[in-house]
Amino acid sequence: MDMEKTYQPEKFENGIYQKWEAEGLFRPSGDNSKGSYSIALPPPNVTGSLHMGHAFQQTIMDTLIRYHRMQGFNTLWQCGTDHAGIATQMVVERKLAKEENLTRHDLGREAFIDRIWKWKEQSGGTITKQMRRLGTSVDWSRERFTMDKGLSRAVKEVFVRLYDEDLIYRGKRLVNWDPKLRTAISDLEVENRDVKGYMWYMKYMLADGVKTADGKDYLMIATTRPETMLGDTAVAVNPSDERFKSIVGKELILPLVNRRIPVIADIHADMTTGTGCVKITPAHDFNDYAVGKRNKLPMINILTEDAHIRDEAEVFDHDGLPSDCVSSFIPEAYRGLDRFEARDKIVEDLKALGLLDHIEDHALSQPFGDRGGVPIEPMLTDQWYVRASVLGKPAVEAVKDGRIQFVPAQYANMYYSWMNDLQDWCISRQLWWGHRIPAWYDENGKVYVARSEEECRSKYNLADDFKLTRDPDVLDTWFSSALWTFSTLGWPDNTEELKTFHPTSCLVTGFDIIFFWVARMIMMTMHFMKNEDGTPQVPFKTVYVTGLIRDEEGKKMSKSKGNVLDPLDMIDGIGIDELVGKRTANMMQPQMAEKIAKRTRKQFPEGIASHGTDALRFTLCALASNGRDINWDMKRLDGYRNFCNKIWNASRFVLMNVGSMQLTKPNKADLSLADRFIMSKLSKTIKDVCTYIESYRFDQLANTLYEFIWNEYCDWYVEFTKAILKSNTATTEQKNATAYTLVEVLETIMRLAHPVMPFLTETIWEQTAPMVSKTNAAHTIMVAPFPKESDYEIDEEAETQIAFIKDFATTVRNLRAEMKVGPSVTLTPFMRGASASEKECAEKNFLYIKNLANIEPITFIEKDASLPPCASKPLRKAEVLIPMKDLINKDEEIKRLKGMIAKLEGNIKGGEAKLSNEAFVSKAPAKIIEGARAQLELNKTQLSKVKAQLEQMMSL
RNA sequence: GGAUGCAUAGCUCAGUUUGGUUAGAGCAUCUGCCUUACAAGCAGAGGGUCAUAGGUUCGAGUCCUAUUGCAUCCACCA
Repeated sequence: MDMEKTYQPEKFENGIYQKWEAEGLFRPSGDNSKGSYSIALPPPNVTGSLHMGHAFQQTIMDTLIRYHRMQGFNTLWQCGTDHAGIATQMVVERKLAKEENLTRHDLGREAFIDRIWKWKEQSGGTITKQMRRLGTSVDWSRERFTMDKGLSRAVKEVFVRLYDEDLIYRGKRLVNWDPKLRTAISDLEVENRDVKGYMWYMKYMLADGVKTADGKDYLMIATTRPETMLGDTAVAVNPSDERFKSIVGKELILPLVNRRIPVIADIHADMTTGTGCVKITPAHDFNDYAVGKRNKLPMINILTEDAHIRDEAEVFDHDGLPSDCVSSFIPEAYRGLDRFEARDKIVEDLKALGLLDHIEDHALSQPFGDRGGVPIEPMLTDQWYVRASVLGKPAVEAVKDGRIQFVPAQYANMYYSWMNDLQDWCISRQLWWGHRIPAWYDENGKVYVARSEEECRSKYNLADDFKLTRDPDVLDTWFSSALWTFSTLGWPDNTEELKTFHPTSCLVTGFDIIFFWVARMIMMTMHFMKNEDGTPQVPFKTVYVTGLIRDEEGKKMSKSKGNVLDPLDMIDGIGIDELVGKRTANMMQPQMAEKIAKRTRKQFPEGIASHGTDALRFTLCALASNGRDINWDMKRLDGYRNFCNKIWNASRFVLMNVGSMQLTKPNKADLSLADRFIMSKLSKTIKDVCTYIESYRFDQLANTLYEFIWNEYCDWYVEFTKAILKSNTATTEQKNATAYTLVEVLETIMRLAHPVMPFLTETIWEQTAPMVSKTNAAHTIMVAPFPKESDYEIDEEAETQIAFIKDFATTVRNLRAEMKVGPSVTLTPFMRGASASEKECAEKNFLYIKNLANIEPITFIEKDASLPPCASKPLRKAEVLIPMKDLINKDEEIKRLKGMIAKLEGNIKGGEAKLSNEAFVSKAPAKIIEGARAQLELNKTQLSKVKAQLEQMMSL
């Protein structure tokens, strides 16, 4: 058996994955006897690359999938990618601008979409390659893309059905408009940023010689957006505001435009805020829009699609119909100006007219488009909407009654709070890349909705030559993602896959897309997927919500901060120059590059070492506690890479020592105490592992594996076996039993750890499984049965005895260290006052102790027997003593004993206080009192021994 | 303004649901060891008034109240 001296994952990880994939092992088994288990992978952006969040979530999903697959469930991990409308279109537009100096409009719609498809072909493989490197066992044969044929069919079907049920409608409304991308976006895609701005105070003169109650001939208006005044159609005051009661219904002259606008009374105006007078611009502000509706005000749109001032305003009545009820005039000076240029010019002109009273600094949170990164503009446009409030009701119920469970549970609150106040969802986007809306218009603008133009004509009885024009807009990306769990399984056909794998078992995703995706998936799925009894079917039974992975300082990882860690770099390693290159390439703000380079070189002077996939996955699991954000810690990764190395070397030990033996299944009688001990511990570990996976405690799972493998198997059991395998007294059968157990437990550990660490475990399993006849037809651990608690016997007696042996060895080592005696010096220990069972155990298992502590046989003496000066330490109710000879420093020993006495006395004092407390003795449960008494007694016994020891030492 | 989460060793975090003997892990630190699986290792050690103040209880890191600090989400911002 030839194994490298250190763990070198790069030598085997790739080959193993290729083998698994080639042999079709990721596909469902088709055996439904134990039920099915399925996960739909949240589809990553098709042209994206794998980041830490993906690695984290996919590790968790893969752990769940591999676990259930080994448990014998018919397991499907459905994968695919998302067309990511805005994101992808932007990438290609940027590329086009950079490389060919062209805009999408230069190319035209068809040619541009063609370019995106080409880009998808070219770069779409990046993330799927990276996923393979991570070991994700998705069923690649079922890979889907949100724009492929089947999914497009599902999208059209859903759209048409919802329209026919009046759950989708089209209407002119105020929407969040991104002037850079020139599209509407949903509320969710708006992020509010705190910015420093100004409050401008300006005077609107009263018309017809009217004066306010305090004799002024103007109203003072405060605004943060002076340029919108061009579209003002009223000024509002609060109906109960005494200051302005007399002028309600009177008119003002809108400055610069010289249009007359009314003073209206509306509760929107807050007497305590600003000046008490609010300008009302229904076409450019959400509150004003509502005020306009209430007061039947006209709406004046002054902006173009890219937020420049129009040459002539668009005027609509309060129902949004084109109207000429007020003038559409815009002063020439502002026409064609960008909205911020217009602002400056308007302020300047107002000032010149003496209408600008003053300016104040003002902190405000301003809405920005999360993709385009420019301030969004409320705009009056025609858009398509989903009546989310209707679809939302059953979706709330499903979580309330537990059909869908959030893990951790508190995310359900976040879900409710949003769901209970659902606004209609704007689903149309003025983009080119996406699912085109299946709606057609005739020349009068009448709308027809159908799956195709052909169906449209037959559905609405339209002649073949009746002119129809298709809606140019596409659907929000999240519209197609919302159908993901069922559209990928073949819906609208009632396929076998749907029957077998839907609802899916679990969704693993980040909290940041609960609203974008999770909530909408629940709404859509429950509307379209029904159980046999007609009740709505949920998309998944559990939502496991992960936190965000942040950098070591707790900052979000982002390209612009230059603190992004690529999971692949941690797997394969990367040189410092290459890392700096990656972090500083294509910066939006090139001036940051130098700073980032400097910081990166400081943090990673030698670049990043390779750690292997398994170490990365194990680290991700270990850090995955309870949905909290994770501050990434390179040190943890190093530690778990060392853990992989530990497993590797333990395996090396096993194979070197027993690899050439012909092992046979041992008789129970030939098993050693250590064998029985490790199998008992293993049984308990298996139970814990299952519990933790099923309760989504991947951190506990990792800790349990780490603790058992390193502390029990390697530190103790392997050491015990050395004593037996090298022993002259053990029989061949006994040696076989221990050798067999050594291999069998290792083989089981591999299966136990496989869901988290697929590659290392496969490698070692392939070599160990045949030795204990555990191999299978496919020769892979992937489909080996997951260990069961009942595979091994609990043996409390063995555990108790081993615990004593460990204690004894530890005590001796402790004394050895305190006496500063090197491990090569053989010690001659005494044990004073041992119980009969302790004596028997120590004598019977002396071989183990000798091997662990390097000692001569133990001399047992009576409780009160005296000895020449010794270093000593209490062990339970007895004590272990080692003759000092010249090995020990008397003063040091006295100091140590005094320390022990102080500690014991403290414990005794506490214990006595507790037990003399009447209330405690009368009210605490018997078990607790019992425990306290026993502890007190033990402390007293030990104290007396240590005191005697001190006395002897002092008398020297 | 509304809501949630967090605060435990030098660092990163478990433990709090269900209160119970001396509060754990990894990394870092200190001491001694290259002991034929592993120096990416072995053996041993030090390090915590569990954010603060009250309360409930025989007993509080754990339950309750308040305060402080940090973070996040939602809403609003003339």
